[in-house]
Amino acid sequence: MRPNAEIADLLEEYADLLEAQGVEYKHRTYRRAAESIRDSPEDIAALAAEGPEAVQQIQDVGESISKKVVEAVETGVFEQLEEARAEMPVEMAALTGVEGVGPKTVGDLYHALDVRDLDDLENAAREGEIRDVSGFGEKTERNILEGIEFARQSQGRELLGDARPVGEAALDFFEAIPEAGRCELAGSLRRWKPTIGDIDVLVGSDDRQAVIDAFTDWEQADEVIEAGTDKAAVRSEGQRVDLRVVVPDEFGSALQYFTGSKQHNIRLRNYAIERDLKINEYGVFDVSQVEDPNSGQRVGQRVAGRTEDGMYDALELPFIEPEMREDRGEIDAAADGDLPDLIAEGEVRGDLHLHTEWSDGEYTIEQMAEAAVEFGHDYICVSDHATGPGMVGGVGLDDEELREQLAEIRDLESDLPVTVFAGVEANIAKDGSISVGDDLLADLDCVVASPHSGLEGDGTDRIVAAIEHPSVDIIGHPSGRMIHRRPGVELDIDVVARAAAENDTALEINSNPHRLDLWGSAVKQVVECGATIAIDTDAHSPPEYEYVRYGVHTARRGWAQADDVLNTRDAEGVRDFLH
DNA sequence: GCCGTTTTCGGCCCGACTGTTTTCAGTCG
Repeated sequence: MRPNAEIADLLEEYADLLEAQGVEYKHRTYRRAAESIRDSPEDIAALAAEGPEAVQQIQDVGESISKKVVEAVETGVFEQLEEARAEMPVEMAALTGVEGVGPKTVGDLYHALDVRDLDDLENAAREGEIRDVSGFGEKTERNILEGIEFARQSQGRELLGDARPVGEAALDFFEAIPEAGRCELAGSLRRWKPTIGDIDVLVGSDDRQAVIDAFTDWEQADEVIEAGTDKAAVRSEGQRVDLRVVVPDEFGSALQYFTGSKQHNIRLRNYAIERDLKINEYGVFDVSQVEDPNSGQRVGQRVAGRTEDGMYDALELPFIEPEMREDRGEIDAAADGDLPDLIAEGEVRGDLHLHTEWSDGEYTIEQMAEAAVEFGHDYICVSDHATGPGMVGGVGLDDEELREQLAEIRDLESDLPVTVFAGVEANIAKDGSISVGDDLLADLDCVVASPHSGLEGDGTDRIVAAIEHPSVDIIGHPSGRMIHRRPGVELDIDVVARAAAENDTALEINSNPHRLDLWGSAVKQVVECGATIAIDTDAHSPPEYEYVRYGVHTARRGWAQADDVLNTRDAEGVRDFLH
């Protein structure tokens, strides 16, 4: 975890404990300070090393909190937090992770029933003790029990690949409702973040009640969490789907607002204020003639709100694609007319990383080739695993078997419906060496090299060594991360990207939803260094070709244009690139 | 506890929703 996040977590825990003890106001300050530190580009450990005054540069951090931050950086905790923990020894993060349970509830249940952790909470609910606590009832007790179960199994965020299909099913459902006007996904799902907190759907309608009513009857809704006049939430396939219904006139502003990110919207709001405009979920308002722009949500002359395009237009900005709204300079780029023309779904013409039954795939070379044609690809690269570090259970092919496979591909070539490059996915050992003989590598059309084991610590030198190998064309899943399972090796992306640019080696965006490796911010650095990206699926079966869209949108999160991506070229263009 | 002034103390984002407490507190986004 980034040191900023660790410090922010401590301050938030302290804020929760203060609030649980009924302390007013102070906890809000700690929470604001925690957010500022979490979002600050400054390294909090470096600031702390300079002393409390340096830490106070950060918004909402004053004399008192800055001292606690310095102490926390040096010792891992601060005194007042330890005292608060001693006074109320509860597992705050775990308990507040349960839906509907906040700091006050934790405090109440600790005092009344000595609830300290999730097990205590579950027991108290099962024994029917919670309903007897003042302010609680049977309904709350039941909700807590259900919340515990969900918190335990889901650990928070869902994979993009799991959330997207549910979100799209919800979208299809709303589009078929006569009372529903425009429907869009919003939030991190619309920005295609690798993990999603909950699924946000926005609908514009003049008959909001009809849309809400239809939603709570949605056949894919397993449970209705809440339902009011403007919004509702259900659980579908274990995921929370949040619906918000707005009048058609405010659809564009609501869509802009609920798409986020929060940081993008904050920057956009300030950009508006500088121009005597006010932007919020209800529209863009000209407040140049208004004495107090903060006197209400809809004060001033409304100049936009019906469409999202119009929102940006009112600020004299071109439309900014949702994937770019992460406060990584997109508003400045838009103002300067420097927005990239992002790569689009459908521009990827082939897949350069996939597996067949020769290694751990389930289908033959012919079957994968035929499925590729059906999918719309012009070419594929058969890149079965080579034996070597990380390939257990005899999955990988040795050099002799790879020679056999190469011969078979050459043999089949003329009968196959697409261009098939003969390749391999070789392993990059801890010292950066490649697990396949150099002469064989030189004979293959396309060499993908990937890390599969020893995925700890800094991997920069290891990956750079592989990039510099004369036969390596693509670095597959460069970090080796698996989302929710392991972080992968640490990489200095700038160093890796510069080496890749110098050696004409492509860096992969592995489109598998469990990987998405590289990811948006890394892709942006790679593109800025002038290196080439390859968007591959690592498919082990035909349906996995579909993953490519997750790769394309990840590339868009990294501001990549079609020219930056190797496999937007035709087969001959790819062949020219390969070593 | 921090901020921003009204410059040394008053105010702190807010609207929607739920469940329970008949008038509101806690949670969430």
